[in-house]
Amino acid sequence: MKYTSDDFAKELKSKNIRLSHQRLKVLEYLSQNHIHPTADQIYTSLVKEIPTLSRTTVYSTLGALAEAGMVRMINIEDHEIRYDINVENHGHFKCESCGIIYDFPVDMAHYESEDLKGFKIRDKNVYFKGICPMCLTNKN
Amino acid sequence: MKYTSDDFAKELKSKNIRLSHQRLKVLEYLSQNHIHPTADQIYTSLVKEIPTLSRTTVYSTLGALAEAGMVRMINIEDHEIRYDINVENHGHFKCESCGIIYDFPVDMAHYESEDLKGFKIRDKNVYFKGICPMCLTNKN
DNA sequence: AATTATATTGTAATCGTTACAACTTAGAAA
DNA sequence: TTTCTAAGTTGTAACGATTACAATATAATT
Repeated sequence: MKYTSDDFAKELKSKNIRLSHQRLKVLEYLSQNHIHPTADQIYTSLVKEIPTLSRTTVYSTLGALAEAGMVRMINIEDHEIRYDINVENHGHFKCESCGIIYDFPVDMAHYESEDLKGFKIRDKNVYFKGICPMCLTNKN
Repeated sequence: MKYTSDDFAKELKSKNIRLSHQRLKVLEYLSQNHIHPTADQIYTSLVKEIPTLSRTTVYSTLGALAEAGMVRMINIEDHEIRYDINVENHGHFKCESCGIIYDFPVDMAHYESEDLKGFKIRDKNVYFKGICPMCLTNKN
């Protein structure tokens, strides 16, 4: 669990990513809002505190953090990337009614396929789609 | 294995999708080119035989076929949808060097999590990213 | 405090996909 | 076979998330 700006600052330093107010705020947002937000959601929320914030900054920050392995990019729909500060292996379930993305545990190690011998695997993803219990009971 | 136009025609009929030259050609293309193509790849190839073909038709056809469960949409990158006529459960490995998408067997049943009790699952996806053996030996 | 490499900003461009209206066709009914 | 109509196709324009780029500002080192 990472909470303080100090922890983030140290982690950025160890990854050779320069410290900036914007980057800390993006990390803070992700650690406090486990909603798998889009870049735009992050921008819209942060611009209230940082009126000069630019969308481009949010995108480049997320790109840098993803490359450093501090955040994970989630591709479920083709028209939007979602971001997750939890980079441990886990699956995502996206409700097609309300759009909420739920986490669920997945043991990725079990899925090392024999057929991928010789492949260098950098990233593993599991996602399901369907309807969540809340929407099922609401008959949406 | 589905090969003949006749088979496709029957399957379309059973799914209450109206038969058209364009739809048959899209199905034919997908069954003969297991390369997980983009809509644009399909368009570019088919427009040679059907000069009047429109991109919109390719998109709407693929949308209809996906809804009917005859093709699967693959979201790995946010900027493109790829299409697969193999709707059986299997995983995809995308090589980040050459872009080729490989299939590999996956027992999706194992991914059934206790934590998803109460969720109605409609679609399961597993994809990995990395470098394929061919690109590894070519030092790309 | 000066320096310099890097980050931020705002605007414009990109590009896969979708919306829409006119035209055409598939398939059913007569 | 001919007619009819709902549905499919086409082309153009719009959309929207993301990226490119150049000017400005900032972090961190000297």
